[in-house]
Amino acid sequence: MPELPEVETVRRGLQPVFEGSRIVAVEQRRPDLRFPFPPDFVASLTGRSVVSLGRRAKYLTIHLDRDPVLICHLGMSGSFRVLSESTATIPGDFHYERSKNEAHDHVVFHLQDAHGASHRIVFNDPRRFGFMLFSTAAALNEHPSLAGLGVEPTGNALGGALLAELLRGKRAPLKAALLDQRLIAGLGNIYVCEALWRAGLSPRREAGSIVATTGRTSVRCERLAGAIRDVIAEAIAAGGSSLRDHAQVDGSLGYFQHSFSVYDREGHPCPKPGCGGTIARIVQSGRSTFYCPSCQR
DNA sequence: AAGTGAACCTGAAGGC
DNA sequence: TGCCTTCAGGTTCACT
Repeated sequence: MPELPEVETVRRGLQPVFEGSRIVAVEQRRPDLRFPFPPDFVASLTGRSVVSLGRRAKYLTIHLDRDPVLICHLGMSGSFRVLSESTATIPGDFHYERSKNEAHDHVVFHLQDAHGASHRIVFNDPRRFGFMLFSTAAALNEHPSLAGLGVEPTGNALGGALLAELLRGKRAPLKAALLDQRLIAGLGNIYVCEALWRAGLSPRREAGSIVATTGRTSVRCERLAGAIRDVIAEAIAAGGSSLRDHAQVDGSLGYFQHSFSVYDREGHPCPKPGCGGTIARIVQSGRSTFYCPSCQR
């Protein structure tokens, strides 16, 4: 499910509930997800207070009043939802979103906030590609999951010059290079397809071919860097994309999926004014790519 | 060494 | 209805 905008949406949804709350209990309902839980998972979290929630690429980081830091990844189908006692009709009865299969509720955090109100945060993940691991605060950036991640596509860090540097000499298809988390961290299948369409660049093109050979910054790199920043910022503002099931933590849906130009739109007309092309689906490194063969060169 | 494909796992959707 | 195949927002590992 989740690329950077969805994970950021989750972070913003969980933040007001987690921050300043104490973890009074943790239910860990199975020994593993994609990886085994840390052996001291429950004991290390119980009784701790949550100081802040962070995000790096598609990883959520939960910072406590002392080590460890909890690193969470949602995989393809992971989601969090918040159940607050205050929204229940009966005290002690937590409002429960029953549309999801409870068999895949793998972790439940029981929280008490600064006002004494109780909350539960439930992690659900049918495919179990997600995971939760520990790090220390001091070595967080050297944790195997986070070390080696590339630049965030948010803010102004990613510009044409940096993108050119990252892609120079790369023989892989442009699509594959943009999915490489060591170069740009947080893009996934949807937003790569959308950014390439916005930039008018073919996903099949050799990545290094958009880098100017002379010293001048490539106009294609500038255009692509801008398209990436724009699509990510717009998607975050829209609360992410909700496909099959992905929801915000209160169960509501993001709405960026309504803004897709190419993703999952095979056979539809290209939305670029005057283009007249038809969106095609091809497979690159085992994954669907959607693009317009007419205006993406 | 960079690049490609399979593996991990479950559920939804479509064809017959 | 059921059975089969294909596909899904990601990462990692094994291979060329």
